[in-house]
Amino acid sequence: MTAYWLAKSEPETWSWDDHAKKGVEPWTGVRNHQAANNMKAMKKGDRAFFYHSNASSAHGGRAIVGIVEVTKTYYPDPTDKTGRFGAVDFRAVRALKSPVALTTIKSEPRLAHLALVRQSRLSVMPIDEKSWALICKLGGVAP
DNA sequence: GCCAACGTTGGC
DNA sequence: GCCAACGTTGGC
Repeated sequence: MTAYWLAKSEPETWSWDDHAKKGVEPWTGVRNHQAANNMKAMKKGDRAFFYHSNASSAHGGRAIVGIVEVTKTYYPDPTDKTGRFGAVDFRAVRALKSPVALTTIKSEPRLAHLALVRQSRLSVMPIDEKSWALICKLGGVAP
């Protein structure tokens, strides 16, 4: 059973283009237990949306821009000196044909329940299958 | 640049 | 163990 997720990154720090160029890259720097617990629950082959947070219009604004796949499950984050938090590895799968903006998600009643809308500070969150399919459709790609 | 939400820290 | 102060995230 594949599960679905959403992970945020500030494009000024790490953008979708950076990830697509790199291929596989560790997802480090999460310092929130709720987000870390979500990463802990990820299995190999799970999919996640790559979301640009805090993005200026130069980067296309706040939007879901791509899809990644879990290639390595939760392990201690080498960038965390306290040893409390972990990381996973993501492989870039594909870019959305058209990015799905936060404003679009907020204006879609079927997506109003997403943590992306309700809990703006959470950086890694689960996405239910129906929402995954709908966002893929809005983004112009197959689920 | 501002500020709401919310997590963390430290005094008691 | 409570809670005020403070720091950070991220939308606007």
